Amino acid sequence: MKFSTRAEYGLKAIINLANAYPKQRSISEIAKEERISIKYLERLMGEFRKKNLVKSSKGKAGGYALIRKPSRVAVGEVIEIIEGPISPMKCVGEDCALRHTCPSGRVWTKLGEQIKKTLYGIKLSELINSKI
Amino acid sequence: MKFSTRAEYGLKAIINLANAYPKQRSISEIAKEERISIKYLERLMGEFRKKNLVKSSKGKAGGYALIRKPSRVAVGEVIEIIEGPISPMKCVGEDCALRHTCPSGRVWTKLGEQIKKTLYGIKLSELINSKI
DNA sequence: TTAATCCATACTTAATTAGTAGGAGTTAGA
DNA sequence: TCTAACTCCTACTAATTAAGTATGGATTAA
Repeated sequence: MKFSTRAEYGLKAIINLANAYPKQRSISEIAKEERISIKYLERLMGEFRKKNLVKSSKGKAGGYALIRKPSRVAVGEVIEIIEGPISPMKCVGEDCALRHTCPSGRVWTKLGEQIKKTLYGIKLSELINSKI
Repeated sequence: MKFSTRAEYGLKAIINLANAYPKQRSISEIAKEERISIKYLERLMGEFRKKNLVKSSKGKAGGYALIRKPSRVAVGEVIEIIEGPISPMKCVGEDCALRHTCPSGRVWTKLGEQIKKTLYGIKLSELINSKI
């Protein structure tokens, strides 16, 4: 069971922005500091922008900034933007109308809830230097 | 973030054995009931056997049985046999001597602990019909 | 006008997961 | 003692997903 490295890179980039909040930073700055390829990071930031987690300004002095205060952004949000909804198992087999009868299903449901609880319990402010 | 379907199949097979405990069942019985390919299941059971979660008897009336009581087997054990150690992120980048400084690392560490806590908190006895 | 940036999409490569194949070894029961 | 029903072993293939790259257009501060 692993999260993708996309999630890791995305989280790092967002933490980087959280440290600059409310200022903006360019992709090349973030990419350099976090050692992510510029092109790869561009795509990740595009997803964050579409989900209104960051705002961008175009043109020469452009860049990205976090929209909300770091204390108002949960790690869970960041992860779900990158990885899609958190649910640790895609039901195997055909019709999962058996879902509530299915013993292993109970495990995945419970686990999914715990993971969400954990990830939504951590705010970006806890991961940066100055707490805002 | 997903567990593999291997984990799902493996768990289903073990739950099946837990329901039969302390009796044994053949692979073909389990495979039929849980709708898993016999050959695939053979390999999964091999891993469980090597880790002393189940015992096998060879020959015509052979099969597999759970070694411990269902109430003494945690779901976490089953999962870790199939998927390896639970840790939600393989540290990205070169030298992770930065580990304790790394803000995102803190997330994965905490999350890993929670996942383990959850999965080791669920016993097979909670997933079967008669509690043994 | 130009250089630095964001933005969009298509493509390629690498890695992992899922599933299959074939056969050797074992044993209860006819 | 023969055979059918099993476990056991290892290599292989196919499918899917993740990771990373390439190309170029649109926008805008200086």
